[in-house]
Amino acid sequence: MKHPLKQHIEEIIKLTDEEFEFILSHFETTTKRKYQYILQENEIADKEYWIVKGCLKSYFFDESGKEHILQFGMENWWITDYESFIKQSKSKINIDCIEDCELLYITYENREKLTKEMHKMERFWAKKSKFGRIALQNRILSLLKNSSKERYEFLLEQYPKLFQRVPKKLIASYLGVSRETLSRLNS
Amino acid sequence: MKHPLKQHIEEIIKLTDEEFEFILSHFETTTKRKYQYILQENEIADKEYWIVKGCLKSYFFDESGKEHILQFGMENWWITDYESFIKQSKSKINIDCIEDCELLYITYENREKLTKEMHKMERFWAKKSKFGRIALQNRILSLLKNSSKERYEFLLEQYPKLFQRVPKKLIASYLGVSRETLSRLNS
DNA sequence: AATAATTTGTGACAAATGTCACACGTTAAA
DNA sequence: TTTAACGTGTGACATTTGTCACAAATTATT
Repeated sequence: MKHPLKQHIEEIIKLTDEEFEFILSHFETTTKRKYQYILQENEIADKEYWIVKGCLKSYFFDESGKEHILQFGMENWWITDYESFIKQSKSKINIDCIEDCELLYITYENREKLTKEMHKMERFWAKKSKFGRIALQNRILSLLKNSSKERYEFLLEQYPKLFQRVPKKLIASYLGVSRETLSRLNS
Repeated sequence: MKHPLKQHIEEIIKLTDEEFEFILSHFETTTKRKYQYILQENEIADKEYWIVKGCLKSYFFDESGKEHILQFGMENWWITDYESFIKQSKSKINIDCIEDCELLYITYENREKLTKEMHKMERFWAKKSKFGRIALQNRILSLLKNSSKERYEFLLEQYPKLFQRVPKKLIASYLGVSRETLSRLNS
């Protein structure tokens, strides 16, 4: 059976088995329990994770101590604090596990190395960065244009699985509304 | 005197004069008057613009016909509909001039060509894409975390020039509040 | 200079959303 | 099994924000 990461990369760039083995040799495996973090505020994100199994959240706190969710992560998604990872600067966010997780990760150094060693991966990451940027642009469009009810319905439509896996108060936090408001959106 | 675009690119990657001339040969110059558009909804963004002089806005309309500003553009900034440009798909947004503008642009084809011909430019655009993504991530963080007053003050601090150049109702639209609300933020 | 269009501020009110409080059911831990 | 912690819904009320209306000031046009 094809390795799920190979399948994922091949959505963008075709690889020989040897090439994939070479790529994979730059990654490590780890498992984490529910509630364990993989990144905490003020640390430098020195790893980018690829989620084999499980569910995570990246989030931060405002001055009043309220939690805001920036991103969820599920199977076949990448997760890290992108800003901290790219700039190797202190992270403003936390990432931790909502479920027990099985993760692959690549360190910053290995990613730099792999980018230089293998032009295909430079192109892969460039494309991933472009699409990530487009996704963020669309999220901003949606935050400006759509009501919370529309954003809720859109998320439900796009990621129905998410609603069976994570508590609604986290969904509310992702959408930028209070949990009470989210709870009343159905009526 | 050094060409301002050379100066701009050299913030990321050093260039010889020959290299820069080669890059510049892939660009064209154009001027536009206030109110003229450079991209309209449903067109495909086939050019990326670099602003030599002037001020532009990229924006879209919601169902009720309200205008929302996605981005402003000023001297030394790039502007296009990034999603449409990258995917060569129909644009959801409009871009037009708030002032008379002097613009450089590169077509999609030329950018692809230049990326392949010159590895430095592949790296330049990859980096630009990364930093663009980081900026968008921070805008989302701010939309989730900060009140409209805080977002206003932050924008004022970051781009004081903007407030002398564009009407406040456009600022309001960028911030995601009504112009009346923005007007009352000072009190 | 006169006129029109645009920008901006403000009052009055409605609508949306947040906050606090509480109840109840589910899940996790002792 | 019992207890505690968590998740969820809902009422009451405060706060924020939007909408509509209008007037004054500024800018553009003839």
